[in-house]
Amino acid sequence: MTARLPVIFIVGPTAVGKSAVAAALAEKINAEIISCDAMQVYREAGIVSDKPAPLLRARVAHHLIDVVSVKEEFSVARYRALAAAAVADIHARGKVPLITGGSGMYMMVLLDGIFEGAADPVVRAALETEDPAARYAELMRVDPAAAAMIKPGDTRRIVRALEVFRSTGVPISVQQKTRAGFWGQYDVRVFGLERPRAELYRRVEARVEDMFRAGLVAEVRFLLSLPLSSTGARIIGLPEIKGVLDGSYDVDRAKYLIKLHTRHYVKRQMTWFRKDKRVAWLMLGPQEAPGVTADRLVEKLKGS
RNA sequence: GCCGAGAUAGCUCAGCUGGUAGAGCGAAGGACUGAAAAUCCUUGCGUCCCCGGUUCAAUUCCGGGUCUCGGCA
Repeated sequence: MTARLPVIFIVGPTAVGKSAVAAALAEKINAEIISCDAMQVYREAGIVSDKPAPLLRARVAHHLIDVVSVKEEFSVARYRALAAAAVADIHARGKVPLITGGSGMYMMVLLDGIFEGAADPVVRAALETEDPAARYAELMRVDPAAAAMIKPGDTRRIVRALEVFRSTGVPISVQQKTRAGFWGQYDVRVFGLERPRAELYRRVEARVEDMFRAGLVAEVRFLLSLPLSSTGARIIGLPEIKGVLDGSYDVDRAKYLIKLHTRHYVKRQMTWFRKDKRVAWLMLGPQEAPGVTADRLVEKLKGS
């Protein structure tokens, strides 16, 4: 019986301290890091996407950071293909893939796979101009199972479900049943890092302040000058600072909004990760050094 | 000091002519299969500033008090 190859995940909310812990762990177990982040893939986005510090990236190999331009559309499917290739590559070199990040859907797609139903921009664009009520009625007619799962107000998912049905003739709820990911294929361990909510929020606010000091406004001014893709334009910080640049409000207002939207994001991240029972949680101490956390993880890895 | 306005949910405020109150924001919880740092759903008993009066009944009317804001001094 051949042992399955290892794949380790470190997930958790923004600002919990994942990057430093992952780098410390990678050095202890001969691993390379694969980013699990929907925005750090964009090469022009530096400060806004809060990428791992240059020092960390010099110490440990990081994959799936800076892989596309903000001018390009990106997607989970594309992420999954790139990540799967990176995992195979790292294994081939005898090292351990350490997947680290806070994008819940990206994690899920790696663990459990995704169904084969490519996006169809033409069908999608057509759907977006249609009447919302008629759209939902159509979904209830062609795919009642999906309609039961999707709220009438959730335009995004309704459009996607109909897009899949119209372009393939098969309901999305049927197609979604066929998928497979790393879970079962590799020896997967998933660790979640957490901190008390209040402490997490304080760290978020401090980090936003740091980002402004590091030149966030100038960077965003540059990004906004580019023909951004619809996905690249979603980074928290872009719309908020755009309001400053076009004179709608001042920098303090932008800071407030970025902090607020990041806190909301943290909350959604926690909702996502908490529901996945495969995640083994570690509560971090207020002053706990990354190396200490990494040692705790090494112990847990032995205990499997 | 005088005149005026106001004091209602963590914040900003709604509450026709009396029957113990509701929105937005925030906050908390949840969903999530090719846009996901996105998109969406759920949750509001709070001394209606205090004291007294009128009334079957007052957040709502009357009197007094306290505080806040604006104007005049």
